[in-house]
Amino acid sequence: MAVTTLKLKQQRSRDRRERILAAATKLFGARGIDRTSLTDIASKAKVPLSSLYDYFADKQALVLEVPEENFAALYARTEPLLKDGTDAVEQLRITYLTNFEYIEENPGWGRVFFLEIWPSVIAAEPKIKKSVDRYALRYVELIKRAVRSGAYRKNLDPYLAMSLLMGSMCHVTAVWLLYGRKYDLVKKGRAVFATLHDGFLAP
Amino acid sequence: MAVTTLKLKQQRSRDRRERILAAATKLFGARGIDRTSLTDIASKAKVPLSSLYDYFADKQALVLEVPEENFAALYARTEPLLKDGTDAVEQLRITYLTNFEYIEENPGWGRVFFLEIWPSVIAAEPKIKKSVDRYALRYVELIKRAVRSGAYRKNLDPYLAMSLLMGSMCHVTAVWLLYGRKYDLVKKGRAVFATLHDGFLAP
DNA sequence: ACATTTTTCGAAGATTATTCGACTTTTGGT
DNA sequence: ACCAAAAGTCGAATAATCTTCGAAAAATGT
Repeated sequence: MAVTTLKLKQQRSRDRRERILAAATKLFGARGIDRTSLTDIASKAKVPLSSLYDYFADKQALVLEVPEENFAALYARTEPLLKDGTDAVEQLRITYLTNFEYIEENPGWGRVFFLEIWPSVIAAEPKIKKSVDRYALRYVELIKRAVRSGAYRKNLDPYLAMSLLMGSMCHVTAVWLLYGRKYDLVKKGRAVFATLHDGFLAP
Repeated sequence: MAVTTLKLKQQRSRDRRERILAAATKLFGARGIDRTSLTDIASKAKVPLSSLYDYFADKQALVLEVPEENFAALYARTEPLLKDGTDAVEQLRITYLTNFEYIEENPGWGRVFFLEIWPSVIAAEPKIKKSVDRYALRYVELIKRAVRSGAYRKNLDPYLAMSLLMGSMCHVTAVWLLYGRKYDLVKKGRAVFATLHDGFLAP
């Protein structure tokens, strides 16, 4: 039956769903979304093709689940590193670099997210947009705090600053992936942050 | 016959090829690559579907032609604005902002290029990579000159600086497009450049 | 006028996504 | 333990694309 009528009340069916999602995540990361067919995913997950539709509305729905999971993992990793007392700039730095670390450890996700989902038309999908906006907002808040504290200049547009941080991360990651990830991404991330930070500072 | 055996010796056939490319460019820009089928392109260009394969090896080949043309147009527009004498920073600024202007005037291209091709796995295609690398190199050269002239700090990595410029352009453009291009993109571009520039400056 | 080259396009093939509904399994009440 | 309802499964058919093939048509050169 269609996904809309399924309720996943049985453990076994929840497991199958997980298996499918795991297979999809792995294959998308390895070969890209377009070159991964549902037949591939089904066979890796060891379920018949038509069963995919018992858990996901269509291929795109499957694609959209991937970031969701990873954002949760990224938050879980970042949170404990942010101590309450620290100043906004330091928190911004930690948040930013932790993301680079996460990408370095999960290049498959990096590929799917930074090369195939964001930025791309898929990013307009409400589901993705919500995840991304929520993440971007954390940066905006930290930047605002840094401005209020006097560390960053008064006329710095927090949304613009966020764009610079996210855009640079995306570009640097894309290049790193396209060139066979030969160098230390986190180190690159530190240099990016340092340069942007200089541009943000109060005169 | 297949595209590899065709020689396009007759004017009429060159015209048809142009018509197909124009139709594809327009449709890709309006709806995105994935949601544009070859059937759509053929019918807009008023040629039978199978004729597309007389001029292009496959759908991807058609996609890859779009940036080629536009880079040429962008160069043609930028070149006359760069006077020999001007300092590197000013040339960098002009090159950067002209690109924003071009995007603002050709949002269809902006969409295809910044949301669907670069950054994306397609960017690994030799044809695209060559165009992009060539463009990126112009920035790298100008940044190197700015460092040599003492305007930018000695320890600024020109490739990193280029990544910041390109990545920010990509992100800002993506947001502009996804939010219905309601504001002045060039103005945004100026703010981006100013902030990055501050981060590049010699102490 | 004829042979050769170039170009066109209908029809068939291949791949992949998606739907449908009959069948099987599990669940919960008696 | 049995049964009816709910939940879950999957083979087979359909649909939408992309892609190939080769015979027919048009243009070109002699």
